[in-house]
Amino acid sequence: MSFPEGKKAVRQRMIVAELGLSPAVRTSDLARRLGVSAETVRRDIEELTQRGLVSRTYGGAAGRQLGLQPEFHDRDTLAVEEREAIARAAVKLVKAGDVVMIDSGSTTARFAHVLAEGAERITVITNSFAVANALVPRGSIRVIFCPGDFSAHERGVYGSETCAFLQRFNADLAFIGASGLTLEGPNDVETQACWVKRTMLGRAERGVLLLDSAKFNRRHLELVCPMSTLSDIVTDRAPDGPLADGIAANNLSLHLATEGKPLVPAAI
Amino acid sequence: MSFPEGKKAVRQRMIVAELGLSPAVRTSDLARRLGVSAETVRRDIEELTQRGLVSRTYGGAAGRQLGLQPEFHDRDTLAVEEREAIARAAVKLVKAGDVVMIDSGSTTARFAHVLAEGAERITVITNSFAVANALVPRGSIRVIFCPGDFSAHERGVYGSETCAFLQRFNADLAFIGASGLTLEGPNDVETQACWVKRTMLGRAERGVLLLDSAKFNRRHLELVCPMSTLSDIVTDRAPDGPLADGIAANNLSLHLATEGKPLVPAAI
DNA sequence: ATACTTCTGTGGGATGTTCCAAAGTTTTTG
DNA sequence: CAAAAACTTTGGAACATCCCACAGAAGTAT
Repeated sequence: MSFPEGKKAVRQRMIVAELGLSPAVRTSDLARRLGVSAETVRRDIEELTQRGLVSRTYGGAAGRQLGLQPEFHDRDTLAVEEREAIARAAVKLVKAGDVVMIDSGSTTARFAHVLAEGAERITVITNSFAVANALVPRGSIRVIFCPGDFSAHERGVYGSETCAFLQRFNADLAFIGASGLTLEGPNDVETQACWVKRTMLGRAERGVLLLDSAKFNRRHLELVCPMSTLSDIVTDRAPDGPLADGIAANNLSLHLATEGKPLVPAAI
Repeated sequence: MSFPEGKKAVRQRMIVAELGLSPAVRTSDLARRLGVSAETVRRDIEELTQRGLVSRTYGGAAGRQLGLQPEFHDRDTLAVEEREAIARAAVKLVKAGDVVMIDSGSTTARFAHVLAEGAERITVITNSFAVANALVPRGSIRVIFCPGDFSAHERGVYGSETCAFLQRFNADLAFIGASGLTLEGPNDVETQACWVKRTMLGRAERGVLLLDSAKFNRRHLELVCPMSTLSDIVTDRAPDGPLADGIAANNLSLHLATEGKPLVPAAI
């Protein structure tokens, strides 16, 4: 819907899905089952390997460790460093016993992964498979998963079921991602995803935006919420110009990943 | 250190250790690095595969997927062929436009994967990550995911949220798996999982049990439901003795994977 | 409609893997 | 010590996979 999906994308998704069931697949098997030539499958596997989704083997492909693999539609796999740093900074906002809502997205998934290592006795409410999977290791974390229409796009659930479910809960913190951040506020490409973000922000005491600096001043389809709805922003580099002013004007705490301390403390 | 460990054991331990680092290894590489012939490595891999520690591939071995129970997985890996056949037979029960509920489990996940290839305009309601992921590829399938407490163990959601959600829907078919099948009915080891199965069966016109013949006459912690609650069983080999009588007595349709046709058609 | 890009199937030579059986090696056992 | 058992190597035939370049197909833009 949001963008056209060619036959290639479907095929590659099937390959990844297959690897979710068995630890390794064979090129010849895939070729037969997908109705394409072995050479095409080989090219697909090669491409998926480049993106880090699978690992090429002689005769086929093997799956990567679950939770560590990037999302299917990961645009910028290059920002891993930044995201890791952002995640580590964001975890400091969570204290024992908190109830946190976590949105879907590459950055928030990374955040969840870091959270799994350090947090104690927290409850996480999420709509993202990647987030839930990342939190698996720890027994002291309770994960409540939302209902909804499953979307291949972000490997999570969306829609009115999701929002209605979220409405029933109260959280201390909501961690959301975004495709861009302008003076008006965070924005995203997907309408369904925006609604989930809005709902989470509405049910949490503090709304925390996680995004890397490459997304500053990027404008996308839909505005998630006005800047004033947020309470914190965690990023890797301080914005400048009007964006910085906008953040300051709305009394948002700005947390920099490199420092780990807010540059602009929450006012009052 | 001074343990009487044969060279073979050390070698095999090394292979498993190596797979902890990279998702797949190559027979020829291992042979060179371990200073033995390729044939020996092949035998080692074969043996480790039998024990369920690794998974043999063409040209080497791949590591096992994390998140699946080791004890369970052992038996299941041997039944890959059977499960594939069962899945293909079970898909024939679904017609265009159907609403189906799918339980979590290895067999049902495989079923979902096959379903993704063939089915048109169907709606799937599930509580399993593996099932949802397997269905991703096709755009003409709507996947509704249940809410609930996320369980790392089965990679799915369970609990009262899950069951309450399921109660709201009506389905044409419910596909469930089980750990065992006795004269009384299907049974399973996990109480939470049993409740989900029961709820699904209660909301569907037809209840279909998917399980391989190795699970015949195996008794586990909890009975899911009496035999009479089911309407179909899909398996790879016809049961015999009292179990066969019990199935016939309750007028269940028995579908055999090898044939693809029911041996005992639904009576009346 | 044409030109362009991207994707996919085909063929053949090179290379790699599997399987099998027999012979050689090491370890265990009586 | 010698026989037996377990393990490993070797060699060759059969078979799969890989890679490459090229041509046909599908889709997109001009």
